[in-house]
Amino acid sequence: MPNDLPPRQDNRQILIDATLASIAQIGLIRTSVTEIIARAGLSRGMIHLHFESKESLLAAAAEHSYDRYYNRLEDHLNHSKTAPQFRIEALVLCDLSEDGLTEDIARTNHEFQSATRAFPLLAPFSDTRDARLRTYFERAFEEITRELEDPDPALAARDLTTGLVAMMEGLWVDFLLHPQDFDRQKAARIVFRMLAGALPGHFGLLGARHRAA
Amino acid sequence: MPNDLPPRQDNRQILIDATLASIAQIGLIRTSVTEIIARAGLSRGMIHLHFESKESLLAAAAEHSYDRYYNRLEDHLNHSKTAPQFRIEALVLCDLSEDGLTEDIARTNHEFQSATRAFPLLAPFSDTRDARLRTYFERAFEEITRELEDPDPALAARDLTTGLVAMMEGLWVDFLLHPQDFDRQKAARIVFRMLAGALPGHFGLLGARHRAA
DNA sequence: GGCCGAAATGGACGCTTGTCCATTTGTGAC
DNA sequence: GTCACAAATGGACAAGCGTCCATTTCGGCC
Repeated sequence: MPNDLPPRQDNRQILIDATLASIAQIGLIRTSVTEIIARAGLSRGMIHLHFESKESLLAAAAEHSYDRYYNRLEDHLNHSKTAPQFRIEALVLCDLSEDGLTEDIARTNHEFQSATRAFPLLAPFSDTRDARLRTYFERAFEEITRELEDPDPALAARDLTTGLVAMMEGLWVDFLLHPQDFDRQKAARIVFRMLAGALPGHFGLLGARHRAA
Repeated sequence: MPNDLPPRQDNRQILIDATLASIAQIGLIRTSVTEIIARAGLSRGMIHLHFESKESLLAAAAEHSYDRYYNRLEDHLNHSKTAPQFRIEALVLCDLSEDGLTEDIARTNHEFQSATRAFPLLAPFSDTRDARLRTYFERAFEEITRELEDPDPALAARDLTTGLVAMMEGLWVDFLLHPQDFDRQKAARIVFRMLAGALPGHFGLLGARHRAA
């Protein structure tokens, strides 16, 4: 009856968005099928029309979240300068930006991490900072450590990657638990303080440095 | 009272232990009252004899977990040397030790963080690395930065605390998501690498240093 | 041995859960 | 206009949920 056409595949995305909103606001435990379809404004049967089960809807929501994270990240990466320290800087700043880190994003990310045990289908998308992100960092760090007189540049690059990824993960948790106290600038300064300590030729307190030696 | 009495308080603890075991193994979402009493080997009514509700049992389990973390931590702290860098070292090593960081502990910690939204009673015990731990670190860092020619020693101490706590939190998540790949020694080395970069006079790659500079 | 009150039991309650399916609605082809 | 089929609906279902409470068990005291 309404002549504004109800597009077919759109309802799939509406369900995914409603699921993410519900998880962010009331948590995965309270996110029932009833809750999701109420938020989506659709009928109960829609979920099993577009998805095999509730779990597969959750997996699609996690995948959407995962893809959005990396799309944003790789977009920042492609617009950064090519020198390794600037690529690292771009990834860090994107990860802490107002677009990249919101309460909803931090919360859904954390919930999906927990839920992997109960919902195995989520596994491929529950670890936001997986090998894909680690590889970006590790390659960039290797380019830097190879030039230095480091006895084992590959090891140094791996350690720096693990430490940096852990710190970023921890800052997300910090933001999640104390969103009102969180300061993005301060968080970035803390990360660069650590990088400046490890690679003083390439990083300062404010971010990446042009080679100054 | 005889010390062998069929102890009122014992079944309370049995319920708490069963709850923690269930959360660690199958996740909070699948941890139902039926599941808990089956693991405890008790009857349904026991939960409401010892606790107001399921949520208050969860809160008691979170509190137990929280207390155990700090008991261990403060025990390590009391047995460490008093110089600030050694107190920091003791806290870090305890946090990453085989006793302090197990899969069960990491998982329950993570689940309680998520569950705060759905179960407000958990809030006081869901943030393991809260102001209490931060204060230990911040005081120690301040003792160090005050002696240095740092323009703002208090700020430096706060930044170092936030960065260190975030990194430890992130390492726990790393351990949780990839327990088979996790190496405690490597994790400690990564933390000390960062501390050595920031405070080279007090830390080396292997841990705290006696004042050498 | 008999009694009392606390400890413990487990069946039953009303609700909500995820899933299913018999219908209805809407669109494009002919 | 009519047909065919996909999209969408929402009521019904059994299973499982957290909670409650009438009943039974049991140790300590007279």
